[in-house]
Amino acid sequence: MPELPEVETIKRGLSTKIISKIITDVEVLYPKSFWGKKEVVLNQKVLDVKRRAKVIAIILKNGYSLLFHLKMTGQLIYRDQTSQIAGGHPSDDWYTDLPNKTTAIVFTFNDQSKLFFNDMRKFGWCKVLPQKELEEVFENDYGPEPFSKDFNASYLQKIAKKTPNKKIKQFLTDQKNVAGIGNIYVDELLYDAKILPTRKVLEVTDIEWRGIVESAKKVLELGIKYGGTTDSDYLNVEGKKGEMQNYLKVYRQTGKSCPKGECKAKITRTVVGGRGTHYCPACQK
DNA sequence: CTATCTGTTCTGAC
DNA sequence: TGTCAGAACAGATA
Repeated sequence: MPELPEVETIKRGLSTKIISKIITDVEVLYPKSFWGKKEVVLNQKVLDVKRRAKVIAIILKNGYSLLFHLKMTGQLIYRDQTSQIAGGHPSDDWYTDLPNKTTAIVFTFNDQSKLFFNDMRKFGWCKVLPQKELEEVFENDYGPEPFSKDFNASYLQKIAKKTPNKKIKQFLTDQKNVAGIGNIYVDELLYDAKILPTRKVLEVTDIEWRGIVESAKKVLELGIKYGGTTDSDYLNVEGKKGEMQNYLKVYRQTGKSCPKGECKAKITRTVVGGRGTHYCPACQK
């Protein structure tokens, strides 16, 4: 799925579009993607849109919420009459006519605007959850948000002791350790922090943990600034691509010269924990 | 055509 | 309990 910057971009976009609207219809085109009863959310007003880690919650007036996980290829795309007319098909930013064959769920609001949940690979889901369960998921399933005070060197050092032999890349992409970091941004932040993805967490020093915290914030902030990374499937709420892929330093840059230039090394690809992993063999130790 | 890749995460085997 | 392959699925790419 999209990672934290992509999900945050969607969350911000959705907030401006659907807060205070009422859900008047829910069409489930792919039942395996929708968990729960749609009657519960019908005729409910949207009070808020929240993000935690890589999930998005639409909070409804009756206390229930719609929780989305986009996994690898999920999309949440909003359309209304104005956007349709203004957009037409002026550029390839407009994904396609909706719904399309990847559309799993269509929400309609009281002003006839629509929210499409698309998911080519069908890994993602939308769950109807009562408030209490949503709170439990938010509290129990995920570690601290990278932009919170709880995400700091001493915290990381403490939990690293539980899995001393884990590789730093796998450690940082474990959502229970830190929320929202995935395969793109972990490669980017480790390059920024000059640490090899294969380093065991036991061997990471205090100074390096501090560097990891700083680099994580820096890289994720940049991702949000550029509206996320579009490799193939990610689109924001308005159906537009992100720009962060133009600023990636190592992810999918295999064979290119290290952007720092001085080391003359080439970005190398390996596999760590079953995931494609990109790094500079000279700069990262 | 075959093999391998892909932004995620859960499960079951060892 | 830790680690790892495989699964859920649908493509694109070499």
